[in-house]
Order: sequence, then C-alpha cells, then structure tokens
Amino acid sequence: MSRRLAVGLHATIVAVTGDEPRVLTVAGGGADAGAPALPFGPLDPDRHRTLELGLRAWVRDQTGMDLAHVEQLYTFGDRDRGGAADGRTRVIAVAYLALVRERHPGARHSAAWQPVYRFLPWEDHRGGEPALLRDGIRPALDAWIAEAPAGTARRERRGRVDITFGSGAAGWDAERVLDRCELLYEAGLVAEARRVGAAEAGGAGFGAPLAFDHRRILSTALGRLRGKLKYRPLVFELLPETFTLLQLQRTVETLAGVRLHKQNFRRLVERGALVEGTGRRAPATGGRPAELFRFRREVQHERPAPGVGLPGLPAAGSQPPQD
Amino acid sequence: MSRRLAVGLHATIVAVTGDEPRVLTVAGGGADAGAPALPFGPLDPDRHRTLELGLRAWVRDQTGMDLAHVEQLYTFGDRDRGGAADGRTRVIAVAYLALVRERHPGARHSAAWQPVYRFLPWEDHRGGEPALLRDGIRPALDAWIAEAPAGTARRERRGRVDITFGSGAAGWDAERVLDRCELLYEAGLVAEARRVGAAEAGGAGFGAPLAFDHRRILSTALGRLRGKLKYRPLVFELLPETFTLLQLQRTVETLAGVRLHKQNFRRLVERGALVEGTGRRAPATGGRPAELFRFRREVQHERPAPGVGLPGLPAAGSQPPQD
DNA sequence: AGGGCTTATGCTCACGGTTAGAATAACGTG
DNA sequence: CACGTTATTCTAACCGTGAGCATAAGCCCT
Repeated sequence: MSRRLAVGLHATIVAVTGDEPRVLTVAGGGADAGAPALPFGPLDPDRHRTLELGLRAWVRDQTGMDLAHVEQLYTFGDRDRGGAADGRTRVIAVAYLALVRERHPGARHSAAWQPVYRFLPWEDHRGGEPALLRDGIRPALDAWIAEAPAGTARRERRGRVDITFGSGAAGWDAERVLDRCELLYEAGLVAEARRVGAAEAGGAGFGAPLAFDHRRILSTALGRLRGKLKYRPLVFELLPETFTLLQLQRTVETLAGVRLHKQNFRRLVERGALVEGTGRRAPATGGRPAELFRFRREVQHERPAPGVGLPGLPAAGSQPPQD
Repeated sequence: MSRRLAVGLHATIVAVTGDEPRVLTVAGGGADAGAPALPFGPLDPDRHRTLELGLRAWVRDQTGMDLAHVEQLYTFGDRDRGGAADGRTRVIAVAYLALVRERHPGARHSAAWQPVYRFLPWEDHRGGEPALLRDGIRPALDAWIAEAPAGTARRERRGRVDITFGSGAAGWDAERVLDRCELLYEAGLVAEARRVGAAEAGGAGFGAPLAFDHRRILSTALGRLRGKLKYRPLVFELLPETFTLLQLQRTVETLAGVRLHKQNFRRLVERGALVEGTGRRAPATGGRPAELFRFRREVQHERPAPGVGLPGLPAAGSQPPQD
C-alpha cells in the first residue's frame, strides 16, 4: 500500500517584547493533544506559486499577520516525525523562520505568544548559567554518560556533551541550539523523548512540552537567528522605527541569550554605521535620557555583511585590509 | 483539477581532483534536453525512512557510490522550477550536498564528473579576477543597470551588483555564490534565463548550461561549502588519508576560489591542531620534500568550531580570552 | 540648591590574532 | 657545487576586541 505525500509549511514566528523572545503557538492537534504547536499549513500545489508565498498566505489567513522577514530553515522528513492525521500520509515539513515587529496578538484561532525560553530554558544565559542547567540538566547528562559502557562509547558521549554544552575547556557556544536539542532528545531528557528510562524516572523532561518535532524546528530557528544576527541586520525587523542603543542591545541579548559589554556593543554598532541618531531623546527612565536611533537601511547596499557583532566572533563585517 | 505532489531528492556530489572541484552530472532529461543535470531521485514514502537515507539509497543504486559527508542544503518549490515529467505533478526539490573522497567514475548510467567552474566560471578567482568577469559579465551587468529607469530603481540595481560582485568599496565575498547566480538569472545572463532580450542579443549566456534550476542548486552547494570550510573540517572528506600541507591548501583554494597566503595558512592549520605529522615525507616534486600529515579527528571533540581559516574572517575557532 | 542615584556616552590600554614578507632549510639538477 | 624549487621558521606592523575608567545628564530626595 503506497502512502500519499504531503508537504507542510511550518512557521516559527518570532517577536521580542519586554526583554523576552516570543514565539507564536497554536493549540496542538495530533497525538500529543495537550501540547502547543508551531502553526503550520499544507502546501496547496495549485494555489501557491512558491513555498514562501504559500506560507505567507495561510499565516495571513489564520492570524491576520503580515510577515516581514521570512527565511527557510530546514526540511524535516523522518517517517516518525509525526504531523500526519492518518497513518496513510507521509508529511514532509518545510520549516520557516519569520520575524514580526509588533506583537500582533493574532486574535482569531488559538494563537498565543509564548516565551521561547519556556521551551528551551537551558538556552538563556543572560543571568549566568541557568540553575536548571547546573542542577538539573548537567547531572542528568552525566548520568547518561555513565550509562554507556566504559570505553569509546562513553568517551564519545562525554565529548559530545562537552562540545555542545560547553562543559570542558570550550565555552558556551550560543549557536549550537539544535545540537543541544538533539542531544537532550537522545538522552531522553525532553518532554517528547520516546525513551522510557529517564522520562519515567525523572518526570516529564526539561522544557515545556511542544507537539510533534516542533522543538527541533524551534531550536533550528533560534540557532539560525543567533548565527545570522552577526552578519545580517535582522534585529531591526524586531524593533520599532526608532529605539535607543540599550533597547537594541537588549533585543540582541535576548535572542543571543548572553549579556554583552555595553560600551563595546555601542562602538561596534556605531562604527559599523548600522544606525544613525535622530537628535530626539527617549523619555528618561531614571537616568540620563538616551538618544533615539534609526536603522540605516543603506548599509545593506554598502557593506557585504553588516551585523551587530557578538562575543567570541569578531563582527563579520570586519574587512581585511583592502589592498 | 488538483495536482499531485512529489518530492525529489537532489544530490550535488562534489570531489576535488587535480586542483579542480568537480561535480557529478547525468544526462539531463526534461525540457532542456541537451543540458546535463544534477542526479536526483524521487522520495519513496514507503521505503525511505528519512530523506537522507533515501538520497543515499538511490545514489548507491545509480552510481555505486557511498557518500561520506551528506548535508541538506535547501528546498526548492517554485511552481515554474521545472523537474516534472508531466504538467500534473508539482515537484518539490530537497537539495543535498555530498562530499566524496575518491573520484569514483560512476561507471553505470550517464554519470560524469564535470568541473564546477564550467557552470560558474565567474566564481574562480584563483588567478585573479577572471577575464570573463571583467570583460564579459561586468559590462553586461552595467548594461543591465543602465536599462533601469534612472533614480531609485537604477541605484537599487547598482547597489546589488556592488555588493554581490564586489564592485564598489567592498571586496569579493566568496560565499555569495547564490546571490550572484540569482542576479545573473534576473539580468538574463545565464543559459537558462527565460528573459528574451539579453539571451537573444548576447547569445546563450555565461556558464555551461545546466538543466532545470540546477545551477541554483549548485550555487547553493558551493556557497555553503565555502562558508562551512571556515568552521568545519570538511576539506578532509575530500583528501586522501595523508596529504601534504600544500595539498590541503590547494584543495581549500580550489573550493574557495581564492589564493591563500602559504605561511599563514600553515600557521592556522597547525595552531588549530587540525592535523598531525606522520614523520613520513611525500615524494619530492622538484623542491624540498614535504611532510605528510593526517587529519586529527579528535579536534571535533575538542574545539567548538574547527575550520581551516579563510581570509577576511578570523578562524572561527578563535576563542575570546577565557577569563 | 545640592548630594546621591541611575543611565548614557566618550576614551584609553593591553592583548592576541592577522597580514605580509624576510630568512633559512632541504631536496633535485645541470 | 651553484641554482631553482618547495618547505618551514620567524618577525614586525597593524587592527579589532575585551575591559574598565571617567565624564555627562537626567531624576529624586532632603
């Protein structure tokens, strides 16, 4: 009996409000009835001329939202990834990342904004290493390492944990979101993990539940976003027309999950000519009032890789001496 | 009348032989009967548990090749991208990049290795800016710019050309392969471009013809490969077990399309502990014989982002001072 | 009005990595 | 044995980044 094929267009719609990155979720259907899901809709081969147009169309239908920045992330097609109503259809998921400015509360349907770090609590290092990571996840990972037969297999596990969670000499690599997610899946430490042992013993796993393989998609989105901040002026899609440099910094920190040095951040942004002052000042919030800045859209036509610059990697726009 | 959906798995299989990157092509079917195509096969929802396994399966079937490194690139789904035998089926293409070591000549089918730069001749800057670019493409792009109505539209085009082809203050960005490809499509300067004007006037366009939208896929592959070299030890998938540092450098240059400073390349590779000497020396080729090196597979478990380091961007593994 | 708090903004210094070459070593050949 | 060729080592200038000090400009309180 040959299965049918369907293509689902999945949207990870991200906004930043109140120092917190948020993602739009809907009430999850499917097996995991209770868990929220990322919104998605099927590709209609007749009506949708391109995949991205298809995505935009049904996001508008379902939420009334017009997406600003949209980019494809990855295509998931494992047979057991879920997402099919019946057992007869194989659903391929093409996942997208979308950024929206205003926190448009959707209105219709069951759509709701949820803090991203509810689903990936180990990713927020703005206040240092989260307690959950130190007291919950690392010990659980150590146990998972110890479970493996001593020798190569165990060393293998230890190596992976060190690299992805930055336990060893290496520091925390903010972009390895997906690697961490996959590792936690494998170790049976997230809600959806099918592995019985840890789930039964330690409870439901870390991170709020998400339907199907949507935690993987969300992880891909966050990782991509963090990486791309460095060499693309994506942040500005999430900010209002004018903003203070601190607002800008907080938004970046929020997504990167890391605190940044204020003066240096400032220097990078200004030297990169990413913004221009508007002369106006923001309403004071207790200290000296800050100047309001505006994104200089022209940079995109001036420099090859304008980004905001995160620690660990030099701003990608830094030019080698132009001989 | 509702169309059927099909998913095609497309492989960009790359090897490096004789200082030249090569890609495996097959005789192209479809509309553009003469042009070679990238090999691809349909996803079988019943037999293929994952997309990648599907790809590996039919590549083995068709060419007897076992792929080492395989990674997903992008999913193309425009309605007019071609690839369907009849008009009733909408074919979504999931494109993959695969690296193989030995230049296994395929044997069966019409598979053949072709130099990558035959299809993207403007991408090879190892001998300085190629003549084709200076004398053919840039003038044609200037004409395309001049075609636009003066004002914003024209400035827009000029900006895009400057950024993607590095005409202005910015230098050549080796990774923007896809941007350049898209721009040439739009300007009607590649073989498959449907735009009548330039194609009729200037002949068949630049670059050897490729079927369907496969030039786009190849461009995506080369761009990704160039980008990833910097933070992943991918080159070693393409090299024999042992190699000299010059061989390594040539392979990187070949893919990056750029010449590198020998002494510095050396220093980066050695300081990054990517390789270890084997004591043995290579057969002399006219000068002092070089030592043979071997890839240190352990690095992958030691440092978060081991790559070979290309100019313009610091080696991605460079750590900020660990407090 | 002035001290004290808070946030914004400007500036400096040291460190480490990168660029670009010079200089030296080791091999074959005429 | 000089010479061309390739390998390998080493150095000096330069630049971006990380980190912190110092000053400016608002508010609130007494």
